[in-house]
Amino acid sequence: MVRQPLSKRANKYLRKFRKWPHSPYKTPWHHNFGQQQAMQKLKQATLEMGFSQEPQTANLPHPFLLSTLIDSFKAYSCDPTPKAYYFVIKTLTNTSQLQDIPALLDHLEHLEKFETPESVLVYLIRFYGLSDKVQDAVDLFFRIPRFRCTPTVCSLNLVLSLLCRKREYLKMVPDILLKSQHMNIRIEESTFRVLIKALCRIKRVGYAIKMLNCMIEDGYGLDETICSSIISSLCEQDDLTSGEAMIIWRDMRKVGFCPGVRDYTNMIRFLVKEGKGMDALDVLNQQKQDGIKPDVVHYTMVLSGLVAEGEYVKLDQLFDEILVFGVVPDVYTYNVYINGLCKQNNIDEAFKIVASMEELECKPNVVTCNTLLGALCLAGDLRKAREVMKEMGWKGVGLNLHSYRIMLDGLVGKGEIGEACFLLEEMLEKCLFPRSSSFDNIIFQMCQKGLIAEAIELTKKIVAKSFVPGARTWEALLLKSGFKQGFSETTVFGLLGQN
DNA sequence: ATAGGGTTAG
Repeated sequence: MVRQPLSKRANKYLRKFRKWPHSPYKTPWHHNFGQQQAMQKLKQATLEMGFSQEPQTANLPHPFLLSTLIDSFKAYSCDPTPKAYYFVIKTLTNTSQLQDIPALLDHLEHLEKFETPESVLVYLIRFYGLSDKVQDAVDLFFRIPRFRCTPTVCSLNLVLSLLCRKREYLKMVPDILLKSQHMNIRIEESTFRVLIKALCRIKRVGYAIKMLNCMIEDGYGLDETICSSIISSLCEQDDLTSGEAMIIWRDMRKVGFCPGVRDYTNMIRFLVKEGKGMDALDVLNQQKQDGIKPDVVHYTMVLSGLVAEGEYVKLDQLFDEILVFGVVPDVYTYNVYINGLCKQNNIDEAFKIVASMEELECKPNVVTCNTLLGALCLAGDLRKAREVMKEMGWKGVGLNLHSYRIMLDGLVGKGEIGEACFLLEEMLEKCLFPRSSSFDNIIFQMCQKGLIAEAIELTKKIVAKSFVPGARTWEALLLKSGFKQGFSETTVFGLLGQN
């Protein structure tokens, strides 16, 4: 590992690299010296008492650190510094000695004279908020002025962001905003940013958008990161429809939002997921106009959206465009396109694409094969489907659950019960279960053919694997076995008993 | 600078 030179890593607030020396005129040097000595004493005493700065190491009860603080400073006859309080507060929080904090705060409030730095209180507010003591955090926020400290937007933003972490606290936000006005805290753009991002995080996009509009009305400049947050959460929620999302997208662009790649990706993904392939295509075209070159992923998503909408002409155009623009399609892209061809029942063309994939050294995968298998089974071409399955074997494309289910349904659909049972055995060995409707279908067909004993055997086997057959299985078994005396009670109810 | 983002299945 290459280390950076110390000077580059250095924090300029560390004494060694401090830009400005402590101002000598405020405190006489000896007073300052005394305070430093007292601080040393405090730190030393803290260590000796077994406090450690490492969190969660102290579990013994400790003497009250506040007295140590006071004693240390008394010994050098000087006043405790804010720094000393900060040190004690940090020690207490790091060692989970929270019970001592209220007394310390009371002392700080009533017996000290100095202006408490906001950062000290901010530290404690954040600590409370993050350790699920939100009410304590809020109380401390309101109490800030009593520590002779003028709260700024920093504290406000912190409290707001803490409240926004959980829905249950969200209702406190308006009250805090109102009261903060009485505390003379000026709301800033950053406050809006905190609130909007928090709303986005908890997927209240509607409110986030309203707030964005307020910001715009109040004359704040458009913040791109806020827009991006809104777009991103817009795309994750399901309260707003894709139509509403499109309107919001358009309005944002109207007021000058320039989406980035991420925004385009999110938007396209959302539209495709909502079945709006043509809208996704629109957005893709905007992206090109904005000079952001779509990559394979963008194209692949839009292609799949077009397949879903059955827009095959657009599909072909876009697939051609990919090649023209020099974007290299990958398995995902080909799979989507092949799926499109299969949906059009153009299986021959699909196989041609597979062949060209192999020429281009883009190896077909399970998804490719499953797509072909599905199309072949649907077309009733079991011969070819079997071939594809065999090929998967030698090409090292492992069959997955879906491959088996597709093939099983293909066989059952064609009434190939013997072969279906054979495949089912193979599945059960691998602990891959059929869809229950497929199993029901097999049993139903077996019963139709009078293979009742076999049907019961198979049901037993699958029930033993704690698979629950559907109603149709039981119905088929009961109806058929009812013809043979005693079968229904002894066998079928026996099966039921196993579960 | 890099990874991850995207595909099939009634």
